[in-house]
Amino acid sequence: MSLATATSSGSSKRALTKKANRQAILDAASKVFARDGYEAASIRDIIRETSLASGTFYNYFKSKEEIFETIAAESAKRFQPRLKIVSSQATDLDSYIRTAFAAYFNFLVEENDDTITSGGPHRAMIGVRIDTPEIKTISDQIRTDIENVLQIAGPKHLDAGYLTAAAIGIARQMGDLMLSRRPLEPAAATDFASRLILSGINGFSENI
Amino acid sequence: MSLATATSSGSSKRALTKKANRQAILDAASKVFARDGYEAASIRDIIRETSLASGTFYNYFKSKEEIFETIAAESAKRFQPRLKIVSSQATDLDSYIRTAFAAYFNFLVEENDDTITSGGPHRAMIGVRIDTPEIKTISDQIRTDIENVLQIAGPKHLDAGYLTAAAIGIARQMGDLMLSRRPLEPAAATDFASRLILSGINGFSENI
DNA sequence: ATGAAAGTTGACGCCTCGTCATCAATCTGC
DNA sequence: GCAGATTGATGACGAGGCGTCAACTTTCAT
Repeated sequence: MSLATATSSGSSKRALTKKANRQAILDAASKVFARDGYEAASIRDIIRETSLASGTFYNYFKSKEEIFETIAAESAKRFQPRLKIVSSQATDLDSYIRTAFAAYFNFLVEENDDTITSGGPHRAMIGVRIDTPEIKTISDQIRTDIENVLQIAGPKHLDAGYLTAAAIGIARQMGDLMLSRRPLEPAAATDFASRLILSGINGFSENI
Repeated sequence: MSLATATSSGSSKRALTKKANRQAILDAASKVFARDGYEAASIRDIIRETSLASGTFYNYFKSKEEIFETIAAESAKRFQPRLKIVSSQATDLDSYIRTAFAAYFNFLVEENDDTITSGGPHRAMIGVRIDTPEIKTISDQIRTDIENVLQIAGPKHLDAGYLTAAAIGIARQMGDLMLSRRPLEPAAATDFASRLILSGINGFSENI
């Protein structure tokens, strides 16, 4: 077996079990976080959902925070390619904003509908807000995209940092609201958010 | 002593100590939350910052979550009168949006500058997001204000729920960013957010 | 002054935390 | 296909947080 294979994934019995255990712990964690909320969930609760011993958890993750961030990072990683497509295909500001919001709201619906359907009473009053490298990457990606697209098509003296923050804030808050409404209408949310932001940006070019 | 006096606040020795103890616990909690973050803080950490015994905490609050919500609710209660003033003084959409954002960003700066100045390295990666009745009240207040002001001056078919969510999302996300920049410039943030939202709303009236 | 009421205290049983010595399974070289 | 080496699972352990409660102290009302 080559060194490269050994370090990357490996297909020996040992490596297989390792991968399976890691995944079992991740699955259990997703389940428990969804059921009990981040705050109430304990590492013991998570490990109890598997057939492993408590100590084994620490072979894979060093804390509840770390496993949560891992889950969040994986979610972000699933989103990233979509944003990449948006970024590469968009020809102007309008199409970028519109498809980016669409990507996000549709992603939200897809990622959450099973949790929502099967999920319990969602008793967690205190939510979480994480800053994984992946999320930072996405945020940076959006800002860079916005900067690029603004240079081509937008008004000059416009704080790209604030604009990115505004767009992300709109997406987050409107996303929560959209998920709480029935039926789920990502298209309507996309339309609203896009028009708001696009008209908003245009307002800056009129009187500098 | 009348029944009314006894039930409301009272100025007996006992009632005084009670009030002082409650406040001491609240102060200690604010300190510990600011120093260690919500997650890392324990009830014992809080009570250790006072001269009281651990059991006493539970005479006043039933959990870490409850005392945190109490603190958040008090903060919201400090903000509410400002919003009330904004709401009563605003004559049109423009002035409402502008002064509301100004109120929020200035409030943020005032509430956070001592914490930021004296506060430690802010190690909490996972933030909190609470939904106290007071915060719900403020949110509802904003939506109602927006609905009212839209009825007078705005385009008709506009989802006030989404618009409120967008405004709050912008305020939250831009607020975080503003607090991370030096110097603190609530005025610049206010200007940016107001122009964005106002132009954004105007966009809806142009082509329904 | 005295009994009742309110409030404080800290020890208690239970639980989770992260660690670590021990053990079992797998791999490697022959 | 065996033996020694390695990897990783296990669960008991000490430390410490949780919420409770009987005992105690302070204040109140008469």
